[in-house]
Amino acid sequence: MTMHPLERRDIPAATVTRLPIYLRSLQDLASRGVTGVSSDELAAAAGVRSTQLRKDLSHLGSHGVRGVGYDVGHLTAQLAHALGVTRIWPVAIVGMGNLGRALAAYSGFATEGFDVVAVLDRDPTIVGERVGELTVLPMTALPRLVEERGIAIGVLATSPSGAQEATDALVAAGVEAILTFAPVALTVPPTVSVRRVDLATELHVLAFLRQPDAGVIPSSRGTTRAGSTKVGRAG
Amino acid sequence: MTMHPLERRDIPAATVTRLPIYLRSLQDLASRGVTGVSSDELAAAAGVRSTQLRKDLSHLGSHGVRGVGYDVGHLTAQLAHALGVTRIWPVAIVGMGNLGRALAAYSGFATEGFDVVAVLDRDPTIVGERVGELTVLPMTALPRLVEERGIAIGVLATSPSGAQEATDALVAAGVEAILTFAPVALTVPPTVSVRRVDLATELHVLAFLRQPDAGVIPSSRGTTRAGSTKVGRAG
DNA sequence: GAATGTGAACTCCTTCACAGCA
DNA sequence: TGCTGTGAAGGAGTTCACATTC
Repeated sequence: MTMHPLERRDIPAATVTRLPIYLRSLQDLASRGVTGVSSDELAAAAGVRSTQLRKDLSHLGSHGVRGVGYDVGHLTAQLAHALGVTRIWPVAIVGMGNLGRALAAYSGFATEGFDVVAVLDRDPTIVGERVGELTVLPMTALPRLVEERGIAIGVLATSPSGAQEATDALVAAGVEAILTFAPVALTVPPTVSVRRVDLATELHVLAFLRQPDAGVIPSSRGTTRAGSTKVGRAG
Repeated sequence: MTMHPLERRDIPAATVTRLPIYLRSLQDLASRGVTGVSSDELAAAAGVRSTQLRKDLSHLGSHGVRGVGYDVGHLTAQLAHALGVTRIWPVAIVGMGNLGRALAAYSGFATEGFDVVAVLDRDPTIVGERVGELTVLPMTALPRLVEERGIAIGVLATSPSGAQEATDALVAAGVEAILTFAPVALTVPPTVSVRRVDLATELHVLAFLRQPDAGVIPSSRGTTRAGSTKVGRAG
């Protein structure tokens, strides 16, 4: 899965993953009537250091005023433009189990510039069911959806065993960006972008951090390493 | 949210986030009757390069046989031990909206060594409702749950505006590991670990990658950078 | 004076190249 | 010979220090 390359036009991958957070923080500020903000303030809201924020923004060009700070409206527009959220992106969700239904109902997508325009499942007993305002479609509907609705992003909420099949269907239909929740490696052509959200892995990492004594691993060589004991946190 | 420190006992943070994937791949192999595996094969199954896999495993000690490969059973045990999944971790989910309910029903947690033993919500009209085999509890039940059920991990599926309040309640009750789906920065004591899953951010990144021309950012200086055009993919 | 923008140092991670062993 | 384990090299990302500009 590897946090593979992801760069475009000189914006580092790590920066790209933070831009949405800045954008959201700015929108939040704007909704509270704030019109100007310093890198210190915005960084605090986003949960990063101000030098990180400034370095990130520097990849988009210079949009602040020295001695003053950033104009909330202007910076918002710049970030939205950089991320390509000046338009609404139609999204299809494949797999209408518990997770798929929750995602279909998740209001967060709508407010962030994404519109779930279709939900699909390969199971004929589920096809035709109502999910919110949508009707579950069969997988055969994909090519047409891509063509007519301009779907460019597919969300995969299938079982692990069905993930590759669903991926192949998405790719065959012309979808080139996939967000998957299935904890398996997907094989895709190099032109297709995949991002994976792995819930169990996140819990595993937390469990690892909470382990009091995980430290001592029985090594065939009998070595025991002490190790730094920093513990993760998030601002 | 910064991929903040996370190391313990000399296992790099980046490695820790991959160990669960290896573990799952191994379990999958075992279920198919495979007893031995090479780093090439396991790496392919996990979607990483074999040198990466071997370097990662080297942090746990030497458990392979040169010229042969790894014993699936033995390596599985080592990984499970390193990650601390030799026990079942009780988990509480806070926030019983769509997402919270889906997570409560998500079978993935159970198969990975986690057990959702309680679901909570601050809304009195939801408290008492049935969610699967559980009854929604009020937030006041938290301290007791931590004490009696040994809950060490909390999952936050609240609205963004309710996230900090829920976090404070979890922390006050003694929970020191939080997985949050709310797209806001959380303030926690340094002893508390937080991991965030941000669905909208993942879509934003995909949208960014799919943008044909995002490149040209109107800069006040009029500079335009060409930029490398590598595109992310995941194996 | 105050806060941005950025080269340089530093730290962390990945990949390479190959030594070491069955 | 085949595959693991690892030092060294190479990249990427973060932090520092400070020049720059309003």
